[in-house]
Formats: sequence, structure tokens, C-alpha cells
Amino acid sequence: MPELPEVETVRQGLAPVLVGNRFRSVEQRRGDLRFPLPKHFAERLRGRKVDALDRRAKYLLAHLDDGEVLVMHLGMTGRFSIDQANGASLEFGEFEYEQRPAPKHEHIVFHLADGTVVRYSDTRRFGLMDLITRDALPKHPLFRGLGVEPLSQEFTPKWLAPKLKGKATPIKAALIDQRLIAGLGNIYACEALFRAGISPLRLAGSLTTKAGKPTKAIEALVKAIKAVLEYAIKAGGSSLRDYARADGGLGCFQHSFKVYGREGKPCRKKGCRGAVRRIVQSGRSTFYCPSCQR
DNA sequence: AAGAACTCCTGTTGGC
DNA sequence: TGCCAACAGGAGTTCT
Repeated sequence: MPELPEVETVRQGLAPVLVGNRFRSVEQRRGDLRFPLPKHFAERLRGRKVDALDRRAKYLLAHLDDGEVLVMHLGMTGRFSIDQANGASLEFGEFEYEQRPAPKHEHIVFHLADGTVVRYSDTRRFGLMDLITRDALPKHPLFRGLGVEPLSQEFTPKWLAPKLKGKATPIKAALIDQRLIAGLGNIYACEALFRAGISPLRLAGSLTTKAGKPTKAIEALVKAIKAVLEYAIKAGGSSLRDYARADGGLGCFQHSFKVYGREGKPCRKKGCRGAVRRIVQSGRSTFYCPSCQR
């Protein structure tokens, strides 16, 4: 479900209730999500304090006081909801127009020491949770191959150009490859390409010169990726009716989509008379404007 | 060995 | 109305 901006929004929502709090008990209602949950999952969490809640790519990382890290990935339909000790209820990770998840898909329930209850539900169960020691994290299979954080200083045209050099895959496919850029997904790859005026069909390697140097197109692309992610984070990810009301001031990024989900609709670029087209690349929908993305 | 297809799972939507 | 194929924000595994 969520891409980097949504996971970051979830992190910002969960951090105030998790950090500094302890797990009083954890209900584990099934043995697996996408993968089997680790051995003695609930028991290993009981009594642990959360020291920090970080994000890496689309993963949430809860650093525990025993040196282990609770690793969480929301897959396509994972979401958290919070029942606060005072009775209020908040939703985090409920995007678009989806309703509150059915209890049948509520798989993990965290009971915190202060009475707050954090529920994880995941209809399709493409999410995952694991417990990994902090030291083992960098070389763990889930993390060792991850690429650059697109919002970091490290991610520049100079960094990207040599990575794309010689690549025969379409740029759209390269952008959602987590080994290259960690956290971009289908929506923001489409949106960034639109903003950069680059066709998703263009081969990744064509964005560099023979020497592997950045072109104007690559500079525009890096700028567009950072801008769209930053804007989406500021907007609180995608729409979330209850969340916006509870937290105040958080917008709905879906209203800012220029191409995603807009097949057949007019291009929103000023002066462009094209219509948004939908194609399939590597089994995923790509939306773009053929007349202003080249 | 890179790149694309297949796979996991459940629910919703649109066409006939 | 029913049925069924297509599709959904991900990504590891298996093919070619």
C-alpha cells in the first residue's frame, strides 16, 4: 500500500505513542503475514521499551531497549490504528477511500503500558514483521541490497547518472527498483516522471551521456523525485478522512495526482492538450502524458 | 546476469 | 442479478 511518504506519515503518527512506551502484551492472531512471524514474537516483545521509531525505505524500524529492532513493512494493505488510553481513536495508514479494516484482518495487537492499543491489520498480508538485532540489520537480506534514500543529500544527479548508465530497462521500472532508489513506488514514480517531462518508456541508460554524466533530464528527474516526495509528506501522504480530522491540517495527496489513476483525462500541464494514457510495464500500471513526456 | 514474468493474498470494480 | 476477468500503493523467487 504505502510508499515512502505514507510510511513516513505513519511513522510520524506512531512515534508519539510508541517511543518511550513499553509493550505490556502483544496479541498475535496468526503465525504469518507474508512470511512466518519470528519465533516467540509476542513473548520477545513483552516488557520491551521502544527507544526510537525510524524509517528506512518503506520499512518502519522500532528500536527496542534490548538491542533488537522490530521491523515492520506494510506491503499493499497494511495499516495501523491507535486506540488511545483516553478513548479516542486514530487511524494511520488508511489511505484513499478505504474504510476501517474488518476485524478479521486485524492480525497483531500491541497493548502498551500506558493503556494505548496499537492494532495492525493487513487484508492481503503482503506486509511483514521481524525481530532483528540492531547489529545484524545492515547485512540482513531485507536491508543489505536497499538503495539510496531519495530525500538524502546523497541522492543527486551525479549519484544517479552512473547507476543508470547502460541500463536497458525503461526508466519507470528502474525508479521502482528498491535496490536503486529505496522508497519510491508506483504512484510517485509516475508522478515524478510527469513532473520531469520524461517518458516512462525511455530507457534508463538514455538519461546519461556516454561518459555516464548527468543530463538535463536526469537533473530534472532528481529534482522532481525529491519535490514530489517532500510535497506528499507535507500533505500527510494520501487521503485519510478520520486521520485528517483527528490530527488537523493534514491534506490529501491524492488530490494532487497529475497522472496517477487519471487515464483518459486531460493532461494537467498548462498549455498541453494531451490526455493521460495508461500502459503496463513489468506488470504494473504506468500513467503518463504522451504529448508532454518525452 | 539483467530484465521480465510469476507468485503470494483478499477485495473491489467494470463489462457482458 | 450473476459471473468472471482485471486490477490494487509490494517485492522475493523463478523464468528466459
